[in-house]
Order: sequence, then C-alpha cells, then structure tokens
Amino acid sequence: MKEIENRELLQDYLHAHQLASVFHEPFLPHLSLFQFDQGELICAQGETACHLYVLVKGKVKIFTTSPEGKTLILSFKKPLEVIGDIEYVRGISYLNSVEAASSVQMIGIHYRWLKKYGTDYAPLLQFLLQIITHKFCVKSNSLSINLLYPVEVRFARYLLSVSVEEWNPSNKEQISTSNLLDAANMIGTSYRHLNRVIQQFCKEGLIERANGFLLIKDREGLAKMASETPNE
Amino acid sequence: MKEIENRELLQDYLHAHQLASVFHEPFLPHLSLFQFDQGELICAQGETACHLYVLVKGKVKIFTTSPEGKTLILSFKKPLEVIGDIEYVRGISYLNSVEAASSVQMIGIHYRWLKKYGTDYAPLLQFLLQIITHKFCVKSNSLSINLLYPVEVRFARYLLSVSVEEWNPSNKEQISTSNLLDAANMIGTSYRHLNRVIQQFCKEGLIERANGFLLIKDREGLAKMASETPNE
DNA sequence: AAATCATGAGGACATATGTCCTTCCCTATC
DNA sequence: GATAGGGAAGGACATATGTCCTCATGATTT
Repeated sequence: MKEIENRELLQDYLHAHQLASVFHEPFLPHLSLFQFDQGELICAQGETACHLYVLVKGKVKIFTTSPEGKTLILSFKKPLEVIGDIEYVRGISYLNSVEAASSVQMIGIHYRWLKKYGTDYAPLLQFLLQIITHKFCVKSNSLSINLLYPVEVRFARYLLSVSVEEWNPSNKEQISTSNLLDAANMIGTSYRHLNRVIQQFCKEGLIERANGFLLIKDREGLAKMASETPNE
Repeated sequence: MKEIENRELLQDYLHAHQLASVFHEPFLPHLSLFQFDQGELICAQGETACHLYVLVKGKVKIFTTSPEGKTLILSFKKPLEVIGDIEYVRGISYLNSVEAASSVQMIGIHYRWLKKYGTDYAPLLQFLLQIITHKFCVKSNSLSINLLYPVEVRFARYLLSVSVEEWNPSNKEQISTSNLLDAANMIGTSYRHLNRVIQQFCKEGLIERANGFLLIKDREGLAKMASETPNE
C-alpha cells in the first residue's frame, strides 16, 4: 500500500462517483487516496477496523476463512464499492478479508473523522444505507441461490457474470482457468467437483475448454440453466 | 390483521424498545399498532411495499419462495425487529414473505411519512443502519455456514438456537417435531434427509425422539458439533 | 368396530459432492 | 535432449443429499 498524494485525482474520483455531497467539506482534509498492488491484502478478517475505504479503481476479492482454514470467496467487487462500512456502523473488527485482485485505488478515511463529522450528517448516512442495503440484497440472493440450487446452476451464473465483466475486445467470452480454484471457492464447492461440472458443460456444448481458457459457446443455454428450474 | 387503537400501549412499546428518539414527534400521528393472528400473512414476496413494520410482540417467520415453488425459511424473528426497512431504503417490493408464527403485534408506519419526516432525520437513519447492518451480519454468517458445513452441523446449530428460544419451565429442552419441515426448509435440506440426521443424532446419544418431540440429551455434544470442524 | 384418511417415519435408489491419489503435460534446469 | 518439479485434469471411491414410495400409527368417519 502506498498513498498517492494527488488531491486533484482524488477530487476527480469524488465527482465521478457523485460523492462530493457524501464527503462534505469537513471530511476533505482527512481523505487519502491509496494504491494497492495486485495480490496485496487490503484488510484481514478479525483485524481491528479503523478505515472506511471507497473502491474507485480496480477489482478486489472478498473472502472469509473458516476456523478450519477453508476459504470461501464471497465476491469480487468493482467501483463503486465500500469496504469497512458495516464494521464502522457496528464498531466491530473486519468480518472478511479483502485482497486486491488487480492494481487498486481506494479512498480512505479514518473512522474517527467519520464519527466526528458524519454521525449526524444525513447524506453520509443515506449513502451508507444505500450501499449496505445493496450489499444485503446481493448477499440475500446469494444465500437463497446457494441453498436452493445445485453447483451446476451456480456455476452457470458465475460464468455469465464473469464473462460479462471480463468482456473486452481481445478476449471475448474467454475465461482463464487459472481462476478455477477461485470459482470453486466462490460457489462453495471443491475444485474437483467444479471440473466435473465443466466436463458436463463441455459435453452439452455450453462451453469449450482450450489451453487454459474456458470459452462460452452457448450463452442462451447457460442463461436458461441459470434462471430456470434444474429439471427443465 | 386488525388495528389496535391504544395509544398508551403503543407508547409503552416505543419506550420499552428505546424507540422514542427514533420515531420523533412528527411521526407519532402516523404510527399505528397492528395485531396479526398466528398463521396470518403479514407481507408477501413481490408485493409493493408501503409500510415499515416494527415487531414489538410475538414471533414471525421469514421465508422466500423460488420460481419453482420451493420454500426456504430464512429466519424466525422476535422483537425488536423491523420489516420493510431494506425495501424502504431501496424503493423495491418485498424481498421475502413474512408470516405471524404466533400472535403478533407490530407498529406500522407508511413510507410516505418516513420519507416526509425521516429522510434527513439522523436518529432514524442511524436506527436503520443499526438494524440493517445487524441483519447483514446474521445473513453473512448464515451464508458462510451453509456453504462451508454439512446439514449435520447446521442442524446442530438450529437445535441449539430453538431450544434456547423455546425454553420455558414446562417443556425444557423439548422441541416439537411438528416444526421439522420448517427446520428442514430453514437449513436448506429435505425433510427426508433431516430425518436421517435425527436418526444419527439419536444413535450418538445427542438427542432423543419421543412422541412428537425431540429432547436434547447432550447439549455440549451438539455445541461441539456446531462449532468445530466436522471431522473432529 | 370397520373403513378411511392424515401424518410422520423410514427404505430403496439415484444423484450430487468431497477426498485422495494418479496421470499427463509443460517448463526450467542441467 | 534428459530429468525433475509443478500444476492442471481426471479416475476411483466414499459420503451427503434428494426423490419417490411404502409402512405404521393414530384420528376421524361411517
């Protein structure tokens, strides 16, 4: 982590994400812009939380580790996203670990200033409510899907979501298999089983596997599997 | 549902739960106290949400229904709990259905008054933040546990939680089996499989099954299974 | 009392998923 | 070019879980 001393860039980010009204004048002197390298740990589960971070550039991976050491990836997040919001409101230590999945820039502010200038400042509170309720909806949805549907369906959803995200002119519809372990942890299954499902998808002509990449062949087929009942 | 026209009782509830500062003066004329009978539907998934409810007495069951008609019970809630908070903040229709699991009393207020008198009222916003972040933590925990642990562990946790709740002098440690289907839906498994796990627990001497009730024999054993790795 | 019905428990089998280990291919190093 | 090392893919087997159906039991009706 290093701090980027560039107030203009910081201001640009604030405006780009309509945060100017959320972080009003008293906050400004206490906002910092941080840079994290890919793979760097941004915060660790269980650690005392003291900064609220706003992700403004790059991608982060959010994961939790069970007492036995199993890793469960909860999500990948892109801007605009906030880290440490729940922890701030509840005054608890970090619930999950966050790692930079690419080079990442975040705006950070110490809880002490949030408390001092933000406790009664409605725009900030409203902003937090929006962010947190959104997180809640995503998580709620994720819980229901994981309990109601088999790995097959969950993986179809995963493929659709990452293929849109990774979409760019050079590698249309390609997904690197180097992330398969991540994918498995994300949908709460084992690497082995994920491979089985991939094999099955290949047989059904939904995807193709080629030297380190997955290629989506039948987006509609995946969408159908993802949204409909497993049996039809 | 019927309205209870008793301002004093309403005030009592507000004070009992330290809500007097949350629902300040402009709200008061628009607060109503409602009563729901056991089994009555309080709100239905997908329905347009227009009231915020505060559960002040009784127990409610929160559940979701998948497009295929499968039911997943998300939780049972007791006071103090709020229904329709997320929906209010996001302006969306009800995410889940809520049913009265006992005779229930709730304070209700129409969104229009919340908007009119609450959008900039920090105590209300802070209250919502507290409630919602708490919900988030519970759900987050629940998601992790469901993805990381088998039914065995989840059911042990379920038993411990309901046995504490239902604890009362007459039926110590007894759990009616009439709720087994609910229990199965709650931990995201089938009734059949739950029965298998119950059988296994009986063999291991953790619980006993007798004419319509489950009896907890070895609370420590359950606690151990619930909190430790499945293999030790 | 016989017949019927509702409900809870459990058997049989299929499928989903986890664990461990082997195989294969690529690459770095000598 | 030979060899060792590492990672990815897949085989074999065990376990977890779902679905469908049967059976027993007690309540309700005739």
